[in-house]
Amino acid sequence: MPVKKTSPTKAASKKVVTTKVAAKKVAPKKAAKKAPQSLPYEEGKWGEWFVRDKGERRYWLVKSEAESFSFDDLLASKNKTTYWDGVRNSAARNFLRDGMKKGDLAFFYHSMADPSAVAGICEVVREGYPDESAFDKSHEYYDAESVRETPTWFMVDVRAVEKFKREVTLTEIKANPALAEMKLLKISRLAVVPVRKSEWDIIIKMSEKK
DNA sequence: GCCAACGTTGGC
DNA sequence: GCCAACGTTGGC
Repeated sequence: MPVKKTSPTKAASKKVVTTKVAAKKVAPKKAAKKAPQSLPYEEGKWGEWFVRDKGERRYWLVKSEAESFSFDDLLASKNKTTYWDGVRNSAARNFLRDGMKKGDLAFFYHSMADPSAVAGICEVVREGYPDESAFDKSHEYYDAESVRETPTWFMVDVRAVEKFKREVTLTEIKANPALAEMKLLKISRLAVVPVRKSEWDIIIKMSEKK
């Protein structure tokens, strides 16, 4: 499910909403069919990660196999922006669809790499919208279950903000007791996981340290 | 609705 | 290649 840029699906949208008006809240969809699980989420499970104060910025970590799509590839993309398609896990989907908001920041993590590590920072520039690759029969990520009226899979657009001077490896993260509760470590197989502000700050510091 | 079997991710 | 930690599926 790591993002693999193999398809000519629509390039990242460069549309920038300039209006100051708060983004429209996702309208409660009438149960036309059966939309995938959505807000509100269960307390104690993932629920807390979807709640935020007004104007609060939240933090995430998104994974990509370095071989398929690295942070350098993101930097080389048009507007340093790409769409994060191909996620086919419901928990990760929920973060993409309902959790990540414009202006949120995310670590760009190289998985299945040597070493696996956080490579840089990106920003959410477009909030969750249907993952086109799921509708495309010829696409590697095609999913017959996902239909346009009630899409199963979603993606966001992210733009590169900064490449770390120094990667922060998974080994280092594991070695830091202050990071022991990171979702990255707790649930390794999720392609998108939330990050606490305190964890974010620590990793930023680690990336600056020689 | 329960739960065992199976599939997937990703670290090691 | 192995294993842990899930999510999904399907029999009942």
